Amino acid sequence: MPIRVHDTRRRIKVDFTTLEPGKVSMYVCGVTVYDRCHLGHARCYLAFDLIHRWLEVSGYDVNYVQNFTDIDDKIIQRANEINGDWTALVDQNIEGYYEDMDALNILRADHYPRCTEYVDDMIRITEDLIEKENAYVADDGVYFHVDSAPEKFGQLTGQSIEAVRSGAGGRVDGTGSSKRDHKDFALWKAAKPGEPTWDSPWGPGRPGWHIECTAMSLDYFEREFDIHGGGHDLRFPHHEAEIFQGECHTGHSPVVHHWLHNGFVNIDGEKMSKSLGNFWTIQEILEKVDAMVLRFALVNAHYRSPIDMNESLLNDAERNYNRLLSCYVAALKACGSPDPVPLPPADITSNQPLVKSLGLLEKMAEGFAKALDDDFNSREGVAKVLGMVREISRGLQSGLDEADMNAFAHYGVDLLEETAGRVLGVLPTREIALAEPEEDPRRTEIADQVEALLLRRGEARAAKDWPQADAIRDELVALGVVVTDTASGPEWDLV
RNA sequence: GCACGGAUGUCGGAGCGGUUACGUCGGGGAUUGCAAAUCCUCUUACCUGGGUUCAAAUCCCAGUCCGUGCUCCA
Repeated sequence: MPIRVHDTRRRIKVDFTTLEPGKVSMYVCGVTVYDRCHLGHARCYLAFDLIHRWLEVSGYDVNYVQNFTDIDDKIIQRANEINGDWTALVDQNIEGYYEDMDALNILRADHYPRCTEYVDDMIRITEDLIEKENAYVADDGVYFHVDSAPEKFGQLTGQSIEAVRSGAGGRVDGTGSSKRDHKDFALWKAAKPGEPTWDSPWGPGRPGWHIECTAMSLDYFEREFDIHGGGHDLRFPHHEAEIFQGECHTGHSPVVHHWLHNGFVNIDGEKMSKSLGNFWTIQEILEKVDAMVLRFALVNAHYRSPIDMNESLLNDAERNYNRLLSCYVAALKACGSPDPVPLPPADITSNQPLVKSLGLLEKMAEGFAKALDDDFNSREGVAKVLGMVREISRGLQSGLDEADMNAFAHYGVDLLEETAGRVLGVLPTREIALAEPEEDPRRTEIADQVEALLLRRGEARAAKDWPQADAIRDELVALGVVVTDTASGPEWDLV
């Protein structure tokens, strides 16, 4: 079955095709590195990480390019607020970007070009656009003339030129810009005092934002490529500007074969923004929430839907993630010998519990693949994984004989690693999953005391002296210890 | 105003022509002295009005309400 993707330009799901069989060229707009990444960035790069992973698992060799915008008004402004050293600011935030993305288990792209390394290309493309009469030189820079290719307008947002003219009419005056028409956008900005500049045929200045992505994507992929991704907000004007630039420059249409856009993150029903004060950086949120739980929460939504981040969503995610994790750990521990006996053939209609269970699991695995094939529906994928978790947990408790249990556990581990691990990226490594929790000094400190209390509680329980047993448990609670009675005796942990 | 997307059980949120989404909440049960954890199970919902169909939450038409974009933004 082919992979289906929702293409913003065509506004429908289409069969995913590639220019070259078995290979995918993918460009995703990266961050402007004037600050640390926020939750919205996490959502975006996680969405494309998932797409990246699923395409690879489906047998494609993905060439994934994601840029850093390392020169921009905000960077200059932020640098001026500190000490004016914009290169240091940029380097520091790029480092922070990798740190945040690594924490979220986001696989690295193949290439991370920086805009400032491509200024020559941007100048070359701008010259070409001037030559082709799609762009013109004005007092304060070079502009793309949108009316030179009106048929390309509104391809991602469906808006007509007339509508935008009337809608935005009042807002473009008084900017001091010398562009001919308010729809036109800057390809090159003439230098302003105190700003970093590059030399160009139009004097010193710096590139416009839109031309950066065109220059970098075309450098890697020449004249056309398979996937262009980014946040929903980039459709207009940024991505439409790229269509103008790329298609006029290459004379080729389309340059981008599939436009993919991820949905936004809202906080408690409101748009996340600095002015509303509900703005979370990844660093901040990871102080409160485990990175894997955050990843689980984000992956438990379709990449195109808006997501409302709130406490209950995170609580749900934490609960479900823990369920997945304890099932995985239980299955790992049940894997005795490394060479499991062969399992009976799966059959969902069988009366034999093991055979039927394998049938159910097989069906869920198929459903998982089907969900991901259908526009990377990771939410449906998570639902299938949770179904597997239930079935595997049940199987592990079903009293199979040792050989079957071992084989079933291996099967379960493989299944979870393939789906929750390799595709969704929400499973820790085996080593980490099985590692004993690090000895908390607090735990060691009170261990003897707790053991003594547990011994007394055990005696009380044996004597069926429940009030006494509960009183001792209350004492333990006061110490910050929670007790869980299991078949093999009580276990305790710090709250 | 224009454009794009939504409207599903207590709630969050899949599905998008016939089949259990999943989770949360609530009810019952197994296990447990009780609790926790785990497992089983029940409640069976699809904005309004028309239409197409043997069959519609799912397709078509009309309407209502909501979100987002049109300005730097993932």
